[in-house]
Amino acid sequence: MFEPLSREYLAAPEALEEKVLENWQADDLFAATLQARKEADAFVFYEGPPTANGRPGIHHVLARTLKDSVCRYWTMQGRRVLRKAGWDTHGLPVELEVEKQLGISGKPDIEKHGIGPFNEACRNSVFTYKKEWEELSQRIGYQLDYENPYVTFDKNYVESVWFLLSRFAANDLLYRGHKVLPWCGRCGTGLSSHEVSQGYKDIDDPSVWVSFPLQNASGILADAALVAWTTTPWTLPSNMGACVHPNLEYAVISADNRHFVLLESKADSVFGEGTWEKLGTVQGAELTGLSYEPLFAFDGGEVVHEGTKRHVVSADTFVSDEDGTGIVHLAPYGADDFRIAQAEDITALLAVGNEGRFLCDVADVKAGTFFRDANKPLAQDLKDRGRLIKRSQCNHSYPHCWRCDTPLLYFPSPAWFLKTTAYKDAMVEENQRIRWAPSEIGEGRFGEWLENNIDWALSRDRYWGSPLPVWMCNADENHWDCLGSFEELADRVGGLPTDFDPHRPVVDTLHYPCTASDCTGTMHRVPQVIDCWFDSGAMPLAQYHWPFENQELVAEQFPADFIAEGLDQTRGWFYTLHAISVFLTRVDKKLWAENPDLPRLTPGSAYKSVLVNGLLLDTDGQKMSKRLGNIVNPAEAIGQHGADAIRWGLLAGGAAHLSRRYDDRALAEVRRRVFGTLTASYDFFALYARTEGWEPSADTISDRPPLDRWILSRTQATAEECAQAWEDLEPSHALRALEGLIVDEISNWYIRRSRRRFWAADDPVGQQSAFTTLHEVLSTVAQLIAPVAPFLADALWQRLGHAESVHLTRFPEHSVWRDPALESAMDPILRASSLGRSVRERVQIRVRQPLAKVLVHINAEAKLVASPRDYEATLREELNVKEVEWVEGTPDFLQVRAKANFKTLGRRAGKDMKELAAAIGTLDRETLFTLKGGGTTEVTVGDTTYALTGEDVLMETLSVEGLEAAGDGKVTLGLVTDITPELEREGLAREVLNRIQTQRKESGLEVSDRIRLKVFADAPLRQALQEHGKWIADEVLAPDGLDLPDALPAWAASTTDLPENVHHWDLPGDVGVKILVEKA
RNA sequence: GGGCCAGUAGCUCAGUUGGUUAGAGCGUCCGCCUGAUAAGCGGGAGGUCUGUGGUUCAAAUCCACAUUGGCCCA
Repeated sequence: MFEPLSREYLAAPEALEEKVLENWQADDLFAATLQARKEADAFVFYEGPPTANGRPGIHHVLARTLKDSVCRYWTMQGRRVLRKAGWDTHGLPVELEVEKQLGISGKPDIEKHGIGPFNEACRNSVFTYKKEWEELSQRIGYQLDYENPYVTFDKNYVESVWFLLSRFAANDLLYRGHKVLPWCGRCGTGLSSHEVSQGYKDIDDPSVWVSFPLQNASGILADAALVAWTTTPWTLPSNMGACVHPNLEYAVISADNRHFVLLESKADSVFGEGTWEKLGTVQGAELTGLSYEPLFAFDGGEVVHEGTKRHVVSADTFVSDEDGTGIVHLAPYGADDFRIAQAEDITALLAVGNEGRFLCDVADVKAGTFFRDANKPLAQDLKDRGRLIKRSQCNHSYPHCWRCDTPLLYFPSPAWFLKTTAYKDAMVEENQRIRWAPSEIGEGRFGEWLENNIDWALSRDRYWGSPLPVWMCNADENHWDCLGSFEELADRVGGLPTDFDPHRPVVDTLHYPCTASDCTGTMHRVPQVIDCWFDSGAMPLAQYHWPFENQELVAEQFPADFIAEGLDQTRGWFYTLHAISVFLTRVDKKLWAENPDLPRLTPGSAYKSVLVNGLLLDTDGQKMSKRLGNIVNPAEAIGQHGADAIRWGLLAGGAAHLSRRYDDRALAEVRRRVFGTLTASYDFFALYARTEGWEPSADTISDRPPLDRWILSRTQATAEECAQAWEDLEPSHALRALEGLIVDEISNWYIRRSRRRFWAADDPVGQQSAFTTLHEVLSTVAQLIAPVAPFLADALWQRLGHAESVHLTRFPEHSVWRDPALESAMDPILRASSLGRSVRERVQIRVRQPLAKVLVHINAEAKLVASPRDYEATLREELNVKEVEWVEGTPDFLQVRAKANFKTLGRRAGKDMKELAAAIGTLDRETLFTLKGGGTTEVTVGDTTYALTGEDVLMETLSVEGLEAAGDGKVTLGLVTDITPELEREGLAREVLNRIQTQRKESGLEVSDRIRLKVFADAPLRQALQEHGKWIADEVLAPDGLDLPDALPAWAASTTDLPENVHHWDLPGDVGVKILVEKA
């Protein structure tokens, strides 16, 4: 029992941690904690599924540590915390990775390769890094059930996703529409914003200003034409409207004998300075509803939105006054344009199709022309017809396809939407019930996002994803079904293939006759797959194949008490979880009405609290990226510092939501300062427990000294702070409190001031109390650090002699230890110690030199319940004084100062406060004492007289006349610095004692070894040693006493060439001494 | 362009509802202790709390604007 820990741990944290890990795995600790809490209340946690097609980085260690620590805390609070691992397996990143592996690129390549083999490759690639993730997670102590993870491509998972989607459809919240996407006409595919950002290039484009002559306008606008600007003349045939800003003021001008409307500030650049004349102004809002002459007349094209209007003016705030003319030409090739068309019911017609080519002849442009090649002829045509006002070239950066380098167009592509805007209010309301840490994200970032909610574009024109379970009739596109289970599909198609897997392409081969009456069409699945964010958002239900299985379990495990992810998930997982759950539990009333046996899920969001963590930057505050080469390899970091130090360092390094830096130096400091101090404290305890043969016993110690009760109280206070911090989702607060307890209170104060008691054979009761107390304190600390430093906690716990793992214990709660009065009484002692050392420093008297007396005065304001006098012995030893004199009242030799109490006076005094404070500062001693004695006084400032009571004035004591003194306002201390010959001799004796101990240590003696001791000294020292020899001998374990020979040997004159085991020392005051220390 | 966050000592960060002298660690200077010893401790020095304006008797804290950086979304 009580083997040392410090050296072993600090030298190689990794080795110790791996040993601990092996034990956990051998005992299946995670299963054991769950087993022990089988009947306990659940604390529900959802694991946000990582994408398993990339290596885990150090930032994942941060997120996983946060999750793990909170879950461990609640487990220690006795809750049953299931932690099902999960993997996000679908989506574009997987496809791109596989394309690279297969050496193909783009949709045509994939289809040539075959969707079947392609998807098979995707499925296999997903787990390339799974093992690495699992190993890292385990190595950092992230407790998670890896045996039964949820996997989003699993057929059961997909079936749950289908079910959820069918519920949206059943509530008429699934609809077909168009989504404007960056689009490559050659590849025939939409691109994600990430892909687009990889392909910007500078190219030249025409820049044209065209006119829209108003029709049926009156007044100043009669015969005027709007001026619009574009760099994409190819979109002009598809022009469907013009848009202005409702609140901008537009000028009506005359130029070239015609009238135009545009922003006045832009007229010079379009028409040239001095060539135009302002006729008047008009508000944007006044232009709305007017119609104008279309730019082109042609037949054909594709209608993508059937509306009641065309070529009209509308107003919207997206119009800016910076570029162009303040009047925007609307065509379906823009997201804002498309949105306005839908809102204003404007018909949207495409002249350019999804291959990037014209669908019909327009002016001189033939059908089939590539869109950019039409710019010139169209501009020429407009010029010929007088509709082109100005033309120039502009060079700008334009997105290109990263695969084939073709310029992209924005294209309204058919897509399926979830009508989330229909229940936006419910989402906003439920968001207010979520506890966000930090709260600003819930109100701000997430709240804003919900307020500006737009319908969820759900479909993706891709291959590797949950297939959209919509079957559509080939005769009438208005006939479509959204299927909600494999059984339903089997019923329709007359049975499913054996080992049915719902992925493409097999699912695409399943057809059935249209069920609409009088329709002879066939139902085919639509080609799209589902946005993989829907997969992950469905996780609370789909992870348990709900509602097909586990109905009761899901009812218990919904919603989550806690989730935690990075800030980047605000509009990702945090949103999709919320959107799906609010819909299912609040909007879908039919489901619950029609299925009374289905256990009800608590209405609301999918999570009650969420801890958001910020970015992890490198040491210089730079974002970690492969390009910069500043990625921290987690395995290397763990090898260097150990997982616990990294966990601690990452969590302590600032508020969780702030971006913080990964700093090797900070981690090294955690190891040294926190873990080093803790393990050294344990080693101190263990050393003397072994030496003295101490063992823990069940006996209670009835009468512990105040210092022991103090540290117990502080430990319990810290436990309470930690519990509060975990419940507030503020891990760094818990760690700060623990660091203070470990470093300042246990090590630097309690142990430092208690050391002697551990070997004090003359006080067995005190010794027993010291051992028991420190054992209890260290055990409690092991439990308190367990959520964050699980390895060290367990190693420490077990070395302290506890049988089972610390992780099976309950979070410490020893309310009987708590004694706030005792705690506050220590404060003046700590202050007095600090002041005393400060004075000694100033007067240059080292601590080893005993002094006769210290005077201590504690400000009456402190109003202490318990008396600091309980700690008098502690203070005496700390300051090395013979006597502490507690000064009562406020004797004349104390200098006092009055200060205004701003809190009580501020409101009363108002503007006079400043002067009043100054006046109070000058109050004399006598008045002060009157006040403090319960009397009152009056102070006049300006015209107002203020009646003051003792409460309004704070009295500080500053120094002591006639003594070397110091004060901090609350405690004043005066040191009697006269050194009598007697004290001087004791000081010298202490110097000798110190040298002997040093010699002991240098000779490699154990602390309990007995020694033989001989001291060779001259006259002045001899007297000191004769007086204190017995005491010295006792202290240094010299059973034969201190041998002080009268006659000095010949070598005593030299300081070199000394016999073995003899050292020469120079003591203060030019005193030399030679000491022999050898093992007895 | 919109939203959110941050800017405090040379560095990394605390700072509770506005209140008296803005704290800690690292680094630096000086010193000390040691029956925890390849550790440890104390005492100094070091701050226009990003800037400007405002509210207030009183602002690091509340408000506005600006500025720098970060993230998300356009």
